Order: sequence, then C-alpha cells, then structure tokens
Amino acid sequence: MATKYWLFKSEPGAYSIDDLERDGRTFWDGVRNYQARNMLRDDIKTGDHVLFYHSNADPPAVVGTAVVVADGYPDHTQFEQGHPKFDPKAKEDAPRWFMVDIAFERKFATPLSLESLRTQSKLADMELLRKGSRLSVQPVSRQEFNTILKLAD
DNA sequence: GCCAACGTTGGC
DNA sequence: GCCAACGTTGGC
Repeated sequence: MATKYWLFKSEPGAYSIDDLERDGRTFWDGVRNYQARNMLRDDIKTGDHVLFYHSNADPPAVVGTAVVVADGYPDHTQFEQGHPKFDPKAKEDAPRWFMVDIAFERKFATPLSLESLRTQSKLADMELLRKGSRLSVQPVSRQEFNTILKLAD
C-alpha cells in the first residue's frame, strides 16, 4: 500500500512536538470526531507520514513530522470512567473511538505558521487552510507534504 | 475573550 | 427526519 500523508493537530499545552521528541513515541488518544475516527480506524497505516500541527498556539503552525508506527486500535481512554474522554456509550466489544501510534521524526528549525502557509499557492487546496476547517486529523496530499518539507528546509 | 463554523443531541 | 439548542474547535 502506498504511503499516505496526514496532518494531526494538537494544542501544545496538551501535547507538543517537544513532548513527542522527549517520548519518542506516543498513542494518539482523545479524538472524538467520527470523520477523524474513520481515518484513524481504516485509513492511517504504519509507515504513513504525519505533519504535526500546533493549534490554539501562538502562532498556530506546522512544527514537525512524525511517522505512524501502529495501525488503528481502540482508544482505551473511552472506557476509563472519570477520564475527560470517557464515553459511556462505548463498549469494550464495540469500541467507538480509535487511535494510532506515532513516533517522532523531526522538529522543524522554524515553525511554519498558518499565516505563512496561506501565502503558498501550492497549498491553496490544503484542508488545513479551508475556512471553517476543524478536523483534528486530516489527509494531506503527497505534493502538499513535500511542499511543506521544502519550506521547512 | 469573542465568535464563526461545525458537529452532536434530542424533542417532536 | 427535521431542526433548535447546545457544545466544541480554534483563529483572531
């Protein structure tokens, strides 16, 4: 299967690229949106590449890359009573929410701010730049991914 | 802190 | 199945 490309959003106060660099690897828990869930469960596979994006940050920016190291599997936080992401409707034999594992790849020397990305004509169709785009997990084309890497260097 | 854009929930 | 109310996201 061909390598695919994605963008994952995280608020740096919750989990930043520095946290990922320190941990080396993490599970991407807490996604509670069905569209994103479907991608995590069905489409995002080991070996795929991920742009790491800081949302609600100053400035909001793509800050590095990661690589997927485990295919989708049930997000355990949905079953943990008291956990902020606990979902009473989720059952162990019928999980609603999924996650993948990712590993740190690189942190950009300079973050690529949302503002700077908007000036790139090659990125005009990028999901991230669409008005009202809120998906915390979203597909990125190979061309868009490569454009971002060029901008980072 | 504001608020536009979305997604979800639940009454009917 | 409609849609109003509510909750969340996330840029600004």
